[in-house]
Amino acid sequence: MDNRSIAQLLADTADLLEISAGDPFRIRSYRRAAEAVESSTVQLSTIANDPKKLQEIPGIGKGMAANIQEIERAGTLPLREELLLKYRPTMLELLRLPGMGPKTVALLWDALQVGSVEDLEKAIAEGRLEGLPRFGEKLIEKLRKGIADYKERSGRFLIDDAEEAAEKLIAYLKKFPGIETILPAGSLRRGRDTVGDLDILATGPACAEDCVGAAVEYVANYPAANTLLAKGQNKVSFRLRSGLQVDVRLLPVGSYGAALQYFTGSKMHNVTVRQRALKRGYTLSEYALAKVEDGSFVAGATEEEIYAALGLDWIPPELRENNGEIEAAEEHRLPVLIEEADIRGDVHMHTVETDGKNTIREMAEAGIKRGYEYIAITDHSKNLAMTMGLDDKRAVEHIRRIRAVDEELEGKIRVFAGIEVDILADGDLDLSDEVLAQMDVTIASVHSLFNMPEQQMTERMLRAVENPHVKILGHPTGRLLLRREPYALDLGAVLRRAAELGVAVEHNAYPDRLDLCDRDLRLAKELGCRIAINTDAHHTSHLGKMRYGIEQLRRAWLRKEDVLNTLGAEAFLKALRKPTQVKDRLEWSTRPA
DNA sequence: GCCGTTTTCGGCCCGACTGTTTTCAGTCG
Repeated sequence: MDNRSIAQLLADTADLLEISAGDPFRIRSYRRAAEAVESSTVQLSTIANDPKKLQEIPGIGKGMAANIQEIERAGTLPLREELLLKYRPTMLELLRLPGMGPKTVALLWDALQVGSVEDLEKAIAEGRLEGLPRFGEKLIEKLRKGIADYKERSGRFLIDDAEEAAEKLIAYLKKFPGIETILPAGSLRRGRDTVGDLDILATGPACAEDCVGAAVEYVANYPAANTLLAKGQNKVSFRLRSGLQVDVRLLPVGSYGAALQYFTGSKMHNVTVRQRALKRGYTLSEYALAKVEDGSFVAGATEEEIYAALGLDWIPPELRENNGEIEAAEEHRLPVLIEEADIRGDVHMHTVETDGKNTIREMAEAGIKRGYEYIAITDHSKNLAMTMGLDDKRAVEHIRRIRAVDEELEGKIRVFAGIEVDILADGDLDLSDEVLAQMDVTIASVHSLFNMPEQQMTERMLRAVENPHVKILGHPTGRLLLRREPYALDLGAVLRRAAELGVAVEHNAYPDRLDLCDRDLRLAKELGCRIAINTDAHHTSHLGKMRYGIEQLRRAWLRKEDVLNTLGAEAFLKALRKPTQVKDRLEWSTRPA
């Protein structure tokens, strides 16, 4: 079993233990173990028969090593099964609703036998929650709204989960002799932040019409497939254990480009391209571009030849949304989009000093390995008590340690001293000006009171942006994909002011965050904002998660020169806002009482 | 359940906010 699945089982067990009011420290152990497994670079299944090696991983002890061995052997662990006799697996979904914690889930189960989102919805509709302890009008309304949001987003998957699934499947397909080219299509290829299902297109001699049957059988026997949904002439559909639906299509070499074009979409892009084809006397299908009059073949093996036959430059998949890309392709003015390789530094990350998992030195070495010219260490400030955030004194000591590592590395990489300072309720920062003045990179972020009314949140952000020490506004929308909607915020007003003052705006690229969606990024560019893309790494492995964020930038038509950290180290520092006093700083009109 | 250890058990990131209470439990970051 892969690490992620093992981690999931451990995390589920922790949740179930919590519902059953188990020992909080034991629960934490399961959580820690799940995190450790997930972030381990070693494939645990390869060392599962060696308890000593398992226990070398911090957070895995004797008992947890035995659990992992049992998971490898039986596919689950006894404690989880035992708990599931008492509770139901659907109760884990209930925990994902805002306002729902383990105690409430347990209460609902004990009092009303409510054990799933559907049960809860019904119970609310029937008014059965009223009278339960702690269930007042507001909580019930919060849950009602939470259920609506939940239903909207369930069934979608984070892009990196989908991609991980795609990579594994592709590795499996490659083993079949005669399958040569395999690409994911659909929203994954277009770089959408979430995907509904996975489309995989494969081609090669083994996919020729007269012999594709054997390859179809091979795909249908994919070991990770949980339920087979359909098996046709050249298409296989199945669902993975995660619930993700996968469609695999096996296509003859001559049709591959047409199929790739067709299944990549988007729908609106394809409609427009096909209309264009018709105007030119062609018809475009998933099999080929052909002449209308006699159906004779024009193009189909590659996307390039299809677009070329229609008088268009090849269009990067991220742009295929019918947003002017077809006109631009016709006039040879498609932008040269930013690429991952253009990024020369990551300037938002955490260390063991607060809630990161690695030291300054380890983060720096990971940065070197990735080929970065610079990084910035930006741990949390004191208001994030849970992370042991830094107060003034510790922040200064931390700067000293960062500078020491910077020197030790002798120019192999520059390590900038920074902070992710917390924006308090009134828009002030929770560290002193004297300390902030010593930082190379100050990122200001909101971490609390996400449910502020729009005007108040907007003023709070504006005040933070106007603080002369702030150089980057961190994760400005607070969006957590599939978990939390953005704040109520007049983003345009904040971005406009940031642009005026030279404050850069962060696009937080970590895959479950992707803080700014492509529309936000377009807005930022229009308003003249400078953008910094960061992973907000809490672990060395997170530094590698830049790509998904880059795809969002590409979807917003951004080029290299639109992004600040494509600059070299010195130029990057120089380009940051200088701490000058701000005139006509915002007067707070809705400051909270 | 893990860790560190003065090797055998005690400690394990904390504080604010919410909605319900009428002094606090539960959730969240």
